Amino acid sequence: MNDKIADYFKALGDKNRLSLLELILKGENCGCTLIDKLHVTQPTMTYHINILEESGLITSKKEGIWRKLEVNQNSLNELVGYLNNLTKLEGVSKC
Amino acid sequence: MNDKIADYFKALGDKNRLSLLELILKGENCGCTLIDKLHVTQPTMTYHINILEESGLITSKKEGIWRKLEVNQNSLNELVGYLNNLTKLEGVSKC
DNA sequence: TATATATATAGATAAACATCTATATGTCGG
DNA sequence: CCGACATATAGATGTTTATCTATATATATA
Repeated sequence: MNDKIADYFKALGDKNRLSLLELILKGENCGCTLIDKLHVTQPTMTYHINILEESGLITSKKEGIWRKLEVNQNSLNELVGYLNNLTKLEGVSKC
Repeated sequence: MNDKIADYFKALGDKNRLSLLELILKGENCGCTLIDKLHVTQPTMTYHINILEESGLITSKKEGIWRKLEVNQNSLNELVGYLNNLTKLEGVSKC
């Protein structure tokens, strides 16, 4: 049950992938332009994108020559919801 | 700048530590009772508690024979805040 | 002081991770 | 069909992680 949530956390527990998620949220949806910003090689880029996608935090689909990246807002909401519930265990509301 | 946040995520990116945090939030504050619930050995327990503490998500202090564990609510809030900000990048408010 | 209890440390180990280079695949435009 | 571009795959490699066993340390109590 916590497995899925732990996977989200694990996926974000890497500086590169965290930056990646931020950039995709900001509208960068092509791996090709992201390579330069993260200072990694193209295969490393693919590696990190795959981990984010396997966790469910992002989705991707081939569009012609490139792979279009999108954040899965549902997963992100699930993560935020989990954390908000956690804090409620102490009776402290965040919203 | 993202390093600290990534450390939070990394610390929570493990099923055992995620359960650990939940249990501490619920009031379990002694490693000794947590060992049975996580089905790990005592040194492994210490290992995970240390990682949580080094990340800043929990604190601990020696009280006589035992190590009293507490969640650092500030760090938790910081994490929730980060995620809420993230979602705002898309103009989607969660609260 | 001897014992029991909670924790810490040291050392070993197998598996997972992050990264690279080299090469292959697929797709578009000319 | 060819070249350019984006991505994928294979394979190697050093590092980190999670876990254990064995042992040490510290503290409260009989």
